[in-house]
Amino acid sequence: MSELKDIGITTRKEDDFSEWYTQVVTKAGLIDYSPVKGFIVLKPYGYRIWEIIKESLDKKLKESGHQNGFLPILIPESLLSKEKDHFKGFTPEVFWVTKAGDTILPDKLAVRPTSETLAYQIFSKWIMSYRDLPLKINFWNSALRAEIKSTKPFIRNSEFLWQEGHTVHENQQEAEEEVLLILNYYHSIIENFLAIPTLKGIKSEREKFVGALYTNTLESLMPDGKALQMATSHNLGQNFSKPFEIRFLGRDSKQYFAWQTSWGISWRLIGALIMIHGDNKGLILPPKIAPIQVVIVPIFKKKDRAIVIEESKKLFAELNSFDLRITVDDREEYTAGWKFNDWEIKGVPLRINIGLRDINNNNLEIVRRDTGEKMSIKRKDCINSLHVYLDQIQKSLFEKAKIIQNNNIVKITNYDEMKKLLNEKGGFILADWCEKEECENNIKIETGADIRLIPFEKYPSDNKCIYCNENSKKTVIFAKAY
RNA sequence: GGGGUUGUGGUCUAGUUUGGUAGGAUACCAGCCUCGGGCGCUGGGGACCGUCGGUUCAAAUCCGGCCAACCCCA
Repeated sequence: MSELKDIGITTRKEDDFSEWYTQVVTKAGLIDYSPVKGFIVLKPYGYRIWEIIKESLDKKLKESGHQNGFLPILIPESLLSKEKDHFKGFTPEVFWVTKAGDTILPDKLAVRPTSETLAYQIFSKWIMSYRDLPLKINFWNSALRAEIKSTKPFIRNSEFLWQEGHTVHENQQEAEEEVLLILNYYHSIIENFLAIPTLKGIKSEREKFVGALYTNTLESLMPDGKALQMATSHNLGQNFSKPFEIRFLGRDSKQYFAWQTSWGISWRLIGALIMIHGDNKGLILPPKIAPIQVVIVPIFKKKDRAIVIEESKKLFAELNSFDLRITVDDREEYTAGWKFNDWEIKGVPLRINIGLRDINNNNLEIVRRDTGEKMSIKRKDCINSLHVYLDQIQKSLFEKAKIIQNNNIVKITNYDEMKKLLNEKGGFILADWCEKEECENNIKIETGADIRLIPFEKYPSDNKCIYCNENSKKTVIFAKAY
């Protein structure tokens, strides 16, 4: 097998994780590189994964009264700088448009790093009274943040696809409910569709979204021991409504500043998907997110070609009437063996092998991508078996990932031990923290790890800050992060 | 932010030390074939050697700038 060097994945996940990731992303046909640093091209197969994520979230958002809109990509500097913390946080990575043709623009324009400021300037015009609230709008777009140094497809790019939701409410409680509702949507999609276990919590002051009151987050652990932020949902309080003057006439005929939220997920989720589930043969996609859930591969000698292709197409037509994403690989130019490998790199969860042998016996061979298991089934049981196996794969991918994540959440009470663990294998480190930013900063400097989240789940506290030994009531999760 | 590696048909690469205009594999196209794990055979097409400049009679090769990708560390 090792002489098949430059066709398949040539590095093992456990030997060189970074190199493995790069190979899977390109060889599975998800992306290509663009000529501009930090920008990637999403190929149809990769884009389809994003579409499926998008469709599943979009449905939930619409069901709960959110509407989609579209905002332009350019934001005047004066607007971007209106909320001071926000501006300071984003300005180092903003792309600026300074010319229109040969004309130098008198006021430079920011290419959106995120749309709060633009959206809220507009919202202030739309909102007059409590009758205009709540306003719940979502934007499926891209955001641009200059990544000068290190980039990684899906994980760190200068432009990324995402959605940003922005809501405006009458009171704080409604904003709080919104932020949690969305966090739960994200949680459900990530665990039930992407089959990635993820932890819910809140960000520390240091790590929260600049300009927010607080930031809720979902964090997952990658196989190399680093954390990846999967989603964020911010309660903005009145921090933006004041500078942007989003005021409304209340039910008591008095003027109030509105309460706001913003939230987003990005194509980073695709990066997580690859890292968590992939193996040394390539991608493994959970059925619910797979652009192709089942591939039919006809196997034939030339003289039998017509029969086998015809049977394959008949099978395809039958199965296609069910709610399945399915395709038949009738390409003549490749051998069956070649196709097996091809679909394995692409991570298609189930493959049906059909040859003359199977046709004569009224059988089909089903192969699971995640385990490699081959099963012979009766042709008439096909649709049932497919559903059963797809279900099993979806569950088993999640369970496997869950066990790994749980094994790597480690309670630590000794700082040296923490440093050692972070250095050797990483992981989620449960430790107590006194809530002083100084300790948080020092830990970051000395270990490279920061507080990924203050988990909603309560863990037993040992009442002493891991760094300064002073009183603590909070157990938080530290990790190195992407 | 600091350091390192790399760039040659679509892909992987030889050639660079010691300058003389590029060779292979794979992929592609045509035709055969016994297509159940990246088959085999015959023939064919495809290269501004990342880019810009310098040195030279002559540059993939030497020198410099730039662009891009990858890796490690903060």
